[in-house]
Amino acid sequence: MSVTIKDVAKAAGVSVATVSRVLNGSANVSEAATKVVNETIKALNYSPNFLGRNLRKCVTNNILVIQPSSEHSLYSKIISGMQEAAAVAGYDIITSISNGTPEIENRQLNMLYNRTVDGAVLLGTVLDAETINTLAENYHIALCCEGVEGADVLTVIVDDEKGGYDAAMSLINKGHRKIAIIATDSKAISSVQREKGFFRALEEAGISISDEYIYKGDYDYDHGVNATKKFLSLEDKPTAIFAVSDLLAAAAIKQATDMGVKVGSELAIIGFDNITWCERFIPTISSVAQPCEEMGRFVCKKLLSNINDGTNDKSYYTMEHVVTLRQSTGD
Amino acid sequence: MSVTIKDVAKAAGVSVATVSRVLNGSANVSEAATKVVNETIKALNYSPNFLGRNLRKCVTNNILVIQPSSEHSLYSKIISGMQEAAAVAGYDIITSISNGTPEIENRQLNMLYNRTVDGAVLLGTVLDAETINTLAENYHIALCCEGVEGADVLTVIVDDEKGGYDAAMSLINKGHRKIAIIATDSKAISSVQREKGFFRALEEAGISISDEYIYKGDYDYDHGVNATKKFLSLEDKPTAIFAVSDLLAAAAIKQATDMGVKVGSELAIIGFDNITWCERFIPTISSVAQPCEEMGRFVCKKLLSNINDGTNDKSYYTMEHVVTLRQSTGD
DNA sequence: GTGAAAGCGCTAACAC
DNA sequence: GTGTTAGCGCTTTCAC
Repeated sequence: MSVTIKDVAKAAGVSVATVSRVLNGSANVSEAATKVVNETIKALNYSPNFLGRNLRKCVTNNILVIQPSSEHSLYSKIISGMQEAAAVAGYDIITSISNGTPEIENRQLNMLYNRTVDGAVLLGTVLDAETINTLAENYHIALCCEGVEGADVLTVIVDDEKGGYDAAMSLINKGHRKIAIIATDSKAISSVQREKGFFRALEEAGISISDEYIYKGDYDYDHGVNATKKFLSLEDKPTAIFAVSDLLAAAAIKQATDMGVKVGSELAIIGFDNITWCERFIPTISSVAQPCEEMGRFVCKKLLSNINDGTNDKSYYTMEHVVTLRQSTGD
Repeated sequence: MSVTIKDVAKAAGVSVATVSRVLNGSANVSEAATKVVNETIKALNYSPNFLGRNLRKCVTNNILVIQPSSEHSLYSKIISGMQEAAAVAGYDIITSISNGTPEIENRQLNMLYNRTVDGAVLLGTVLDAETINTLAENYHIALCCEGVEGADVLTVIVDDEKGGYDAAMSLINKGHRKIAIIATDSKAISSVQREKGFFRALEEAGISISDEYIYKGDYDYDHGVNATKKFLSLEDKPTAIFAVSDLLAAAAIKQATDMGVKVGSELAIIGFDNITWCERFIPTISSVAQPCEEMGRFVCKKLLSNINDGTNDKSYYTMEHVVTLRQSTGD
């Protein structure tokens, strides 16, 4: 049905080997042969079947990326960066969504086992170190966005602890002393680290806060709303809030606004990740920016070099974050 | 290096055919053979190489989806729905981003030519009808979100004209007579249709608006800001605005708010698409909701049946939209 | 510079 | 119920 390399060879009056050589720009092929082959390819509208090529070469030129959700601009931007780096190397990115459940994530890793992809990047994985290490023994994988304690595998993240520290410091430097934090119960290392950095900043500044200023729970919008509702009903209200994610910060702003509290002047709020909507929100949201596209490009490049150059880089790379102050902190 | 079906056959003391049969649950295999094969598979930690299988079967079980941008929750949700339907049928979704340029989109269609994928869904394509029709002759493709005039291919969209009409009607029903529209110069059929529906509603209601109430331009945030700035500086200000997308509506709200105009009470604003941030924005944004997940599931199912059942459904399916009123229209 | 042929891992037709 | 074998489309070694 479909035109194959054989058809081209026959029509061009050469062997399949010659066609293959022209296709791959390899070895010595006479100018005449090259010309006739190229013309025939065009005439027959031939496109090489990658299944044959890939089976023969034992590669797919596909990289899998697993993301917990498809609706987070952080991931979108990272994938965008990956795609950029992948395209340069002739690779394609396959994406899938795990919904943050290990079962789905594991199932999607089948693509690694059945050779549908040459490697995988896990964004915000929920797998444990042991699973990841076993995986890394036989396949090329990398973590991005979210590290895993004890995982000995290529990892590209920001320094979340430092990010949390810097966020808190930016509030402290504005004179705030009554600072609350909206954190999560999640064991995600990034959350934990951001929280840790926050407390380190407070300690360094000689500020101690009561437990009432600490609200933990889910990672979703409602959690941010509830936290803020509680903070603002306290006798001694905080003057600033650090939310470990922008979604939580947006929720906090919404709730504060609904309660008649002017965010920016009466209450400073800063989030984390610098998602796209930070600049669109009312007020605009201060945040800690991850260099997403760069992280995507970087992790992809490193992974590809592990795949192709036989390097086996399992380093832990930390990229620079940037505290970006906007209206929600009165800037 | 990797363990193959041959290794399993040898270790299990059967032929590769038997292993293959067990693998595919096909034909008659004795219980004893099934058992020993399965045990051997587990023991050797064997996973079939899909490259071999796919080459043999001439399928990949991959569907390509091309999206203009990865940062639009509309697309994310549609893809999520597609992924759901694909998984059921044993297919995977490969995504790529075109940035809305025909060159990139065309390049990504290579995956169709080189048999990396069995079919493709184009979200908000920028290709013309001729290109699409030629493509459809040889490959399984579908359009979603954005139709193309003259394209004879499986298409799944909402009735944008009716959506625009309903959005305008919801404003008219609230008593608004001075209604402005933020539209785009883009030739995207969805935009044009939404605008058309808007004017039909006005005409039916016997409302005629001056050209000053019509602002056209790009599709981005700044466009919404500029449009609103102009509207609100008019002698005779509009009391309501219809924006052909939620991003434009959000921008309009931001600008109005910055100019001290109370959105909801003094100025009603409604958008289109019902993106996730509509419910998070301050105020929450009224919009016309597309049934994204359902559209994704539907288009995927139809495409898969074209691929596998030999049907060749080129219908134009229209899904039901829902006008969702929130604070930005005073609800 | 070119061609013949082996073989990547798998499935399926055919024979028994 | 099971095994043998051809062959999917391609690359690459080897021989000339």
